Amino acid sequence: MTKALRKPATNNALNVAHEISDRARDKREQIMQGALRTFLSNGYSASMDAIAAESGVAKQTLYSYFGAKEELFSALMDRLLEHFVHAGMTPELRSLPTQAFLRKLAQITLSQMDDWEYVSLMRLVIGESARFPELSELYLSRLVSPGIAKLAQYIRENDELAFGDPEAVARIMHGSLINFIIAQEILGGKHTMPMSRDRLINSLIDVILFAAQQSAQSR
Amino acid sequence: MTKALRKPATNNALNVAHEISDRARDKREQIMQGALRTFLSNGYSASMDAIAAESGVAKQTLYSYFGAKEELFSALMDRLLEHFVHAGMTPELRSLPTQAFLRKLAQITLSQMDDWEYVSLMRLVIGESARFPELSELYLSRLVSPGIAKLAQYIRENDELAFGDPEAVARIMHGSLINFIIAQEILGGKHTMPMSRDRLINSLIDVILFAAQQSAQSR
DNA sequence: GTCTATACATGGATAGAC
DNA sequence: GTCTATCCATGTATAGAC
Repeated sequence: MTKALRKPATNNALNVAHEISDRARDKREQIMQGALRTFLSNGYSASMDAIAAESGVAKQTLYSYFGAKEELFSALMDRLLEHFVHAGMTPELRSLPTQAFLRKLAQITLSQMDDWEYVSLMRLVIGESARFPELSELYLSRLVSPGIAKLAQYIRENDELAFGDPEAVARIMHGSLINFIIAQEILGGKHTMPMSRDRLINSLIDVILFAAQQSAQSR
Repeated sequence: MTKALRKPATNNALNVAHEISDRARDKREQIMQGALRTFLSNGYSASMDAIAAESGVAKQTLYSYFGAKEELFSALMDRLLEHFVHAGMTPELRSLPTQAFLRKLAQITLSQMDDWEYVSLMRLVIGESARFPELSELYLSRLVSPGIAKLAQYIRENDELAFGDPEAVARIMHGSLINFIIAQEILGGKHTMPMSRDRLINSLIDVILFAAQQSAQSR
């Protein structure tokens, strides 16, 4: 009914094709959202029945849009990874004083990762890394590696951060943040070994800036 | 035959019971080793058939020793976690100069983690953290938390490492090492974004020691 | 106590009506 | 294109012979 209102009059072949295409996109989207929730909740072992139920379509419909479970999964992961590729360092961020920049960057990084979808994605990527090594590779090359590279470049170009091995320092910073999320959010450390984000960030910045000062001094 | 040689003469009830108990222990051990390999390779989704085959026993035998799959899994994980509880800081280690101590500690930590069983365990713990939160909790409380606590204590008691928040600094150090293993060994970063352990360790020690000097100076 | 054979449920994937 | 009903393999768990 509402459909007739949106698209009245002409019923030529082209319009029909277009309408079908629109519908197909909607259904496809509907499936992907349901499948995403199901996979992120239950891992790759989520059943196609469960996905169909969560998506609100029949199981056969899944197979008409995606040939097999693995294809659906891959398509989803591709899209999800793409979604989390962040804007990176905006010019305004880079123009901040060093300390403010590092704090802001750490906060942004933690905020992005402290999210149900992101945390579930990490669990899935790590948990299925034996079965889907390509997924791990994609995760590293799309999300981890660029983040480290940008941070390393920032360190390299910043005179206040005169480290001998910017790449390694970037890994240390990034790694301590990622592991904080893994421990606190994925493994439940927020309950069994709680620590506020700010405490971690403060110490991380202290350590990096102090080290940078000393490093500059000792040259 | 050899059994008769080891345990000759008397065949009273007690001896028989003992012999049975010995055998049972052996079978149990045999099952656990096969199950361990299978679970670590294939995750919790490993089938009982596969475990029976790998263990070299019939499926029913699994069920006579462990009531159900989940019990077998739990028993295994308990034992494996216990196995990896390391000696910790030996007195001779603590007597080293600060820099040598930190380097040695980092090397030991990475060496312990860079091991097929340990890596597989981490993947399993993280991957199944939604299904088995108790396993995550056990992992944190037995392996992670004590390691961080000991390192924090060392920092606190060492005059050369005058940090304001030893606990947070310990997390940063520990976290960057753990995440290095996750990225390089679990996610395949050793191929796609290679970096030697020594580079990471060197930079980590540089950063910590430089920061400590500066921190002491600025008091 | 251990094996073979089997029961029962669930998984992925497909056939056929509409 | 979408649904219902079904196929077939595999999974956990158990029964019964030895």
